[in-house]
Amino acid sequence: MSYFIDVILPIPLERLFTYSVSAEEAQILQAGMRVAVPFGKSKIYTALVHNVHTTAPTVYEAKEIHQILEDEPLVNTFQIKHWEWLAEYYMCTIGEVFRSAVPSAFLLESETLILKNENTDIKDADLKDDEFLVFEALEHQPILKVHEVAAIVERKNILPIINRLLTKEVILLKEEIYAQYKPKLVSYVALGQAYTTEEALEKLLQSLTRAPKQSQVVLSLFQLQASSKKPIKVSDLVERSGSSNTIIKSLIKKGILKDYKIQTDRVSFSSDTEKSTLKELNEFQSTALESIKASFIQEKVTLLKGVTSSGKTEVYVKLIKECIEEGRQALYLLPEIALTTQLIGRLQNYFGEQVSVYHSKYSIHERVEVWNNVLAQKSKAQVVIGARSSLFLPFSNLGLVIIDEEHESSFKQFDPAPRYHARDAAIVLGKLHKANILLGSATPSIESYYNAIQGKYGYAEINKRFGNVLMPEIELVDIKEESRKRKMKGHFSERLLEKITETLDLGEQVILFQNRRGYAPIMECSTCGHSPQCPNCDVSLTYHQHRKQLRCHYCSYYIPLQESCQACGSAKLDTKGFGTEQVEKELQELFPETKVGRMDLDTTRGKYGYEKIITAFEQQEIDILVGTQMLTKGLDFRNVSLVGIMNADSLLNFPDYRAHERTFQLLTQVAGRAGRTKKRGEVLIQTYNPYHQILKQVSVHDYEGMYKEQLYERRQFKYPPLNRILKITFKHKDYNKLNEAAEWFGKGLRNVFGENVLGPEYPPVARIRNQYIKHITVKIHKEAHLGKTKNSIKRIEKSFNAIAHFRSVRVIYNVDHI
DNA sequence: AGCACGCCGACT
DNA sequence: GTCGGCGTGCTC
Repeated sequence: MSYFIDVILPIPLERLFTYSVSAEEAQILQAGMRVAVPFGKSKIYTALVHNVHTTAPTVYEAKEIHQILEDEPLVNTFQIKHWEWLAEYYMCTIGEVFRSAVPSAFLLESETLILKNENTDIKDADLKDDEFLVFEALEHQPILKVHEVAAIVERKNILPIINRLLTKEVILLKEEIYAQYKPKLVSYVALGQAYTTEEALEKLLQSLTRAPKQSQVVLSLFQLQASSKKPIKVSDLVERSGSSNTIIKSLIKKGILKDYKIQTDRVSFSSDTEKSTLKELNEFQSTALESIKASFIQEKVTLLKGVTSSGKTEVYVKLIKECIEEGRQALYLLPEIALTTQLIGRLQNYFGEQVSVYHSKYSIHERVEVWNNVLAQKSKAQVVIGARSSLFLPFSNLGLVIIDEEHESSFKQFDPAPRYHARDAAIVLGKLHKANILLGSATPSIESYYNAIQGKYGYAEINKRFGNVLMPEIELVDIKEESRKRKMKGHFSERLLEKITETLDLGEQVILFQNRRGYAPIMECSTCGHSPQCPNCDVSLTYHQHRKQLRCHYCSYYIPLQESCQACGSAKLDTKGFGTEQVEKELQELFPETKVGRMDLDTTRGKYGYEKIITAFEQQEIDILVGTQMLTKGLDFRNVSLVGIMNADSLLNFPDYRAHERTFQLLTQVAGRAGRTKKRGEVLIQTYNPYHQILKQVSVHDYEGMYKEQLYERRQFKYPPLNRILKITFKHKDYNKLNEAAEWFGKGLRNVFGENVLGPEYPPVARIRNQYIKHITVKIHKEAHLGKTKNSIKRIEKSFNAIAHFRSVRVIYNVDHI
């Protein structure tokens, strides 16, 4: 009997691939294990076993696998089911899901190594110049990597050279895969065996009188050992004795000290603080908790709508606690920007070491460790708090899924496939595990609120802020009027300046929100109107003052700041629009005595980027904090009593059916940063459009009104939640080819879906990195059979790809595009 | 996706 | 003449 396995490869191909295995291997192999397999002419990929069987393929001969990489499955059956759903729903391959679901350290590809062939005699004369260069390099370094060869011969395409060398038997090739993950080892020291008695130690110290540094080390070690029974880290000893690693090494050499290594977890939590006891819930929180539980009994996904700072987190904590007491795992999903140290710290205070964190700022090593901890169901990973990718962790016994800030559009993955919505994917995952699922938000998405109203979801709400703090008072400032009367100072209205002064005088802090980073989006010549463009993308370059550069936000192109207009030579250059950087600068001029901080993508790079700024603001080293979106989530500042929104119009004028919903959510969330303690906070919204319906609704906290109006519009124009949106993107570097291809596809779609097809049309930025872009939107009725719909689209794609001319046009599907 | 193979224009 | 561009086809 011969045995075979079907495997998932991490590439965008629809099919599974079949490899042959021996009977012994078939015994060991299980679905979810990793194997290394040869693929194509020369590559080795990491594949995942899908199933083991004995049906030989008929039309080709299955290759043998290269190696089994695991004793135990890395991925469980819940996950594979979940991945299949994702691939099907989001119209991508399971290989693409595989690729993005597991930490990259688990997906090793081979690297071709070039070795010297010792068994042949070569004469230099037989080799051409570049071949000789490689040959010579191999004399110095026995193993070369492909990119190293490329560097040696200074060429990109080195395959011909390699092939020639191979036929001349100068070199050998070897495919190697590396283990990227290495357990972290910490070095410890102890006194050598011979010196454990007091006498021996004394003698030793005497013998070291002429080596004061060394004796200091020994003394320090002795003290450390006396003060704690725990093993002593080399790093601690270095610090305590004020010496260096070299001194310790020489002591180890002499046998006075001995060293040893212990494997440690990178993702451990230093628990100095006592676990705090759970806070008592107030009456509103308790009521909400009861309704949530009641709805869980009916196995309903439940939406919790709680106004900003109403204490939703405490409710979550109660649920998590009950979940882990039942011995089940809990997943707490948050948008990336809300995963702050503040919040993580709070949860760790409640659950101590049972909390693991998982998000994009974690290194691949840390991710592997969290993965393994969840896989082994270790208690330190009972509760996982993380960004969207944490829903791919190998949970085997999930009892609770919380999706906080449920309305956040950043839960939808944009660029590489799978383009999934973490909220929806998490709901499906939760259902697979029969877990309780809770969505939380102060400003639920229209979709979720609709589901709650329809009774599809359970519903609970908290309408009072914690400690009965009043909702902030929101005031709209008409800057059209003010700028007409020339009362604006830079981008500040008189009213806003007055309020800022007042707040600072009281020793309280201010947050200013401007949803754009950089200094100014556009630099424009005031003589001829020309503004510098990116050569690779259809956008104007953005002015960044601190670096004196004009930069493109889509590709990495930049040029130094221009002194004069490139088109007409005029030196009168002006800026249009403004970003956080400019707000910061104006503030420094208006309030020279005040410390101003800025929080945006540019100032929060690096792992501890956020943390520094947040801590500085918390400790009131900063009085005014200027920032983008980032400010809106999960931050809790006690002393902020004023929030200013520099310009609400830039949000409202977004060309997208969600602009109004999003503006409402964003403004409400930012406003929620004001007055989190006793005092009532104040919010000033500057706008050219104070009579705009959405702004009015924000100012009176009228979520219901906003919802009803939006739902009406969505129904009129066939948008979610009543319809599904599928966006198809076409990309190609040839403008004409793209147009033709998109038109052809659009026609095919219109034959099936009629007027539910919009486009093809150019997006606001129609060219990025020299690729032209067009979109087609298909509106699919909620009740329509999704599988059938997708099949007809795939059929159109098939005939599209049959046209050779179109084949090079990239087609990208985005289901439930936001 | 990646990669090899094959065909065609532009330069050491 | 070779180098490197790109279209085409295939991967168990």
